[in-house]
Amino acid sequence: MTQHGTVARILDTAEQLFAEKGFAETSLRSITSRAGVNLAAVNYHFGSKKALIQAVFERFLTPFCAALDAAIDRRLADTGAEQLSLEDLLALVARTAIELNARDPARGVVFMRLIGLAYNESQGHLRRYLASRYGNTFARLQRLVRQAAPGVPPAEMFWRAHFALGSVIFTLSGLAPLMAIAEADFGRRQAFDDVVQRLLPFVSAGLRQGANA
Amino acid sequence: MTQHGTVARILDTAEQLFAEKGFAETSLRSITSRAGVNLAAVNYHFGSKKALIQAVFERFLTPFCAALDAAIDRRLADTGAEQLSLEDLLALVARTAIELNARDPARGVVFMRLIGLAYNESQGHLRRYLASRYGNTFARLQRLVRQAAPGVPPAEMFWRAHFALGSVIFTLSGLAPLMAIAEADFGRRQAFDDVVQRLLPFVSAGLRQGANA
DNA sequence: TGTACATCAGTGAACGCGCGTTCACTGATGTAC
DNA sequence: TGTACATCAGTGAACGCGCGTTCACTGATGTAC
Repeated sequence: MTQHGTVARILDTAEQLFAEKGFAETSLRSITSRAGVNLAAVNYHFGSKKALIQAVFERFLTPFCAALDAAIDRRLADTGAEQLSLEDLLALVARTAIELNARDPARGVVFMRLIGLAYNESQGHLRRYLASRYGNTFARLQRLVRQAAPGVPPAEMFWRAHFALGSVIFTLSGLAPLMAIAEADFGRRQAFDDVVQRLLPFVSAGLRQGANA
Repeated sequence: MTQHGTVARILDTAEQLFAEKGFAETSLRSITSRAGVNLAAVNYHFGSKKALIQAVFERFLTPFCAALDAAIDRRLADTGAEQLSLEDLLALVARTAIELNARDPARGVVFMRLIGLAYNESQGHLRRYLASRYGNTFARLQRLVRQAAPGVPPAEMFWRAHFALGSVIFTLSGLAPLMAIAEADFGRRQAFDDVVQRLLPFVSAGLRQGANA
């Protein structure tokens, strides 16, 4: 939420509101009024609401994918191997997301919610756009995950990866209410890191059952 | 999709369209025109769009929860024990959903998608309504799951249960596109049962890691 | 240095549209006497 | 058996509203000569 130009203020506010209420339920008027910006500025700068949604994703994902690719390259060079362990991979993804948004630690969670919404989007415009724009990085990650669990057949791994994705997206995208329930039930406030520390073993246990690596 | 009265036709169509496009993106006009019913009939029979949404959930969940409670009672009586294994519980839930909709096997998946949407709903009206209406059955299930994994502390189990729920809801709620991708990548059409057969071990592995039962 | 013009970020008001909801009404069926 | 009335499912048309988008316009800054 740095306080620069109109474009950045629109993107900041849109990211926040889209994550809170979804794309269809967030009006351009609510974005521009909260951002302190003229209604017509969205169409002036972005062309349409759909293009604004894409721009929100692009602003996050372009640096993220670049940083992730670089981090994977570095790690591969460091170890001198051609593949990485499952833990390494998960840790690289998590660390990249955290380091890239060091000034705003909650942004990663906000973005997970956006990705969850994109997945559930009815028409699939956004899914197709993201697949064409960031498919390469995603395919590379998928290949490395497959290599990291050589005992598991590719088709099986495909499904397990989506099961895992489901856990992560579902949990992080609805984190606020879940934390509230947990606090009410167990009397102790959970830190974000606690949840991640529980989530990662859950996911790896599921991913690697039956694998020999 | 039985062809009885106006009320049932509205509910059938609404269930289908809500699952396809979400609540906000589905207009009453699209429901009533596809159902071959007058626009005003929705407000006449249900009072409002929000009440229609609740009615869709109620028509599915009321019989489901009753059947599930009965199935659990029966199973507890059969075994003479006070608790059930994790496999037993998951199987009871799955079998109840399948048996209750034997005439329309896809309905369980449709409904999983609706539950996924309800979870992601921004305002939380629907979540609160479902919690108050079906909270008892859900709490009982939660208690039994906790007893089925005695080595895992309650707070830990709370989180794992939601991770598992995430896998299931995310996968089943976006099943159609996932199956299409899987077919394109691996050249083989997956049956619904295949996916469930992969999903259950994934979930149990994550749920019971570290448990001594 | 001064003038004319082009570019560009931003604005205010209006546009048409699809939405959920409302309302006066119809026509069929049931009930009282 | 016949008549008056009540109930109820369903209808057609309109209501006001909030939406995304458009458009003519402003005012500041840069550029050419």
